[in-house]
Amino acid sequence: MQILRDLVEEPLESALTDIGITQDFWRKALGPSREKSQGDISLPCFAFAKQLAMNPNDIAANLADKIKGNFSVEATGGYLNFKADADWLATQVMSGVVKAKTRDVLIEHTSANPNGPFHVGRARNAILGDTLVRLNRLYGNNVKAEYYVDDMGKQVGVLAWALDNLTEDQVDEILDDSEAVNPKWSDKKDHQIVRWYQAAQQLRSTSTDDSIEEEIGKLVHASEHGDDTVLAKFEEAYTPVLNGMLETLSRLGIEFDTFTKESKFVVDGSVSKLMDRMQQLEIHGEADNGAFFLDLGQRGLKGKTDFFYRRGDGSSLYATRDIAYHMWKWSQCDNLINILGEDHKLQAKQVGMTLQELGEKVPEVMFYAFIKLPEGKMSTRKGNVVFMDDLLEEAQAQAAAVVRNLRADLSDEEISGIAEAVGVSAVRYNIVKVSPDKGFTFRWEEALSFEGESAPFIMYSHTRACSIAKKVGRNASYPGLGEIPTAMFELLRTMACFSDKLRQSVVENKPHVFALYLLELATAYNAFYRDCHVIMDGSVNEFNFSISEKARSLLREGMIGIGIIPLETM
RNA sequence: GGACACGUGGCCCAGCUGGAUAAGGCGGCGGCCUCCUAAGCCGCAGAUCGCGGGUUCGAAUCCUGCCGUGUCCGCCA
Repeated sequence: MQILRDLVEEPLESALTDIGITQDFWRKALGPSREKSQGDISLPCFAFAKQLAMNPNDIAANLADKIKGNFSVEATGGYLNFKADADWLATQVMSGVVKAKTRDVLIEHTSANPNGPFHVGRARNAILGDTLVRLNRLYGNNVKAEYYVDDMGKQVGVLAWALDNLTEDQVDEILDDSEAVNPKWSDKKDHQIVRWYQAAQQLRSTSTDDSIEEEIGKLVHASEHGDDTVLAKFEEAYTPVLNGMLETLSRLGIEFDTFTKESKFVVDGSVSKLMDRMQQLEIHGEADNGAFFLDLGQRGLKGKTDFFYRRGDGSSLYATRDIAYHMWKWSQCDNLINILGEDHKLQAKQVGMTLQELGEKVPEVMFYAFIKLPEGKMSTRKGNVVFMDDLLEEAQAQAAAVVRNLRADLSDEEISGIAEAVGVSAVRYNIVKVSPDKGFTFRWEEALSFEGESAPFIMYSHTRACSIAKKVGRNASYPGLGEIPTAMFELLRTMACFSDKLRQSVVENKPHVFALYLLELATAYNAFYRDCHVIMDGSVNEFNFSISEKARSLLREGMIGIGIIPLETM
């Protein structure tokens, strides 16, 4: 609770000076209380014991006597506990918070190869990335959400070749219906066209005909040298697929501000300029066939230390283009964040070290572990996969069943609208609430849970507040302080941490911190709702109403920040 | 084999820039709708914080060894 900390630091500092502590390290020790019942922030006094030759409890007691303010101070078990006064807290919370100063942040996320529909594994990137975008915006930053389109290289090459060379019948024959499209998505281009890609992949792995490989190789080679015609052909091949993928993301509430094509940096010459510069670096090396690399071992990289950035034929590699891309990205913003799967850790390290070697800044990277299924790794080929489109349909259907059951008064259309919002929010929240570095096993029953630690739990608290507001039928006007029962006090304490949690979440790139905080806020609101009625015997308690309204607006802002749709009724 | 993550009650998960009785949720058991939406609320049971060492006044948190899981170790993307 930063606002309390700001209040406490000065008197605390002078009290510490009084007893002979002049070093500054107490500032680090002072932190949020672990026992919330004891206080909001605490100072453990154990570290002073030796220096003062006193026991920690006496030190704390001693300090407690010297400090006064709009808070209680108590010494317990060697801790000095500060707890904000209810009245002061209410005044602070009602007066609102100051937004942080704006920075230009570019967040690159998703950037999936445009070769097939999203499955829930690929979607972890999009959901985490978009949440970070939203949280940064809520924090006050000026954010650009960027999608890097992989429009060259082998994957698109295979897709383009297949669309040019295989008929629908041939595709059907090759795939032998082993991976039939869900009829529901038969008109959706990503589901449709991915079959050409899959058929081509199968053909490549089984065919003894070298000409296919040669043709694809030629295309890839041309694209990597910036051949306009081939790049145009590629674009024609992947665009409908990408659009299908974006449609899915859009249903999840995920949109992008800019799309940047990988080929841009080959075509505009920045990649070849970059390779020239890299060649001048101290740690540059050359292989027998003329390929270039950097010896990152000289800069402390362990394991495989040669980082190849140019092939023997002079063409660039994916990572090289990525470096050029990063240099361009830095020209767009003050702060750069990438969302990457843990499989990219080495690559990101190499890119980062090279950027450093070139005198460029290194981006922040948020890595996430893969999502797997209870049956094991997700694999389209083995049919062990859950498509996001299917998950969203199922979420909507199950949510609709719940709403229908609970709200007999609603029309089918209303039910469907609520169910869509509930389903999408639940799916997002299920992923965003866990720490990104944690391995994640997708389970239907967890993704579709609408109780407990879930989006609908938060949404429900919010609709309660909305329902009260609707019933009162006018805006709240803060009447000044009123009675503050325990449940309201606890709600105020939770609300007072909104900006702390938001800041932490943004500064540390940890969406789950804020996601879990919203759960606390909703829980605190539920207790307030239970104990502090706004409408009693037909008359409105203005103080309670204004607190409820404040909580409603924080819930709403927070939900938007985390990607939960703030329904007003459900 | 090497590098990097992760390992917390039956299940999921927070805490990990060292600090108080390890916080939630699911599942289980028992309560609460003449009272602003019960997708809610209250209570009970359930934890050798993977295992062994070390540092420290103090270790889930730091160091180290081992075990388990995941990822990477392409002149692929």
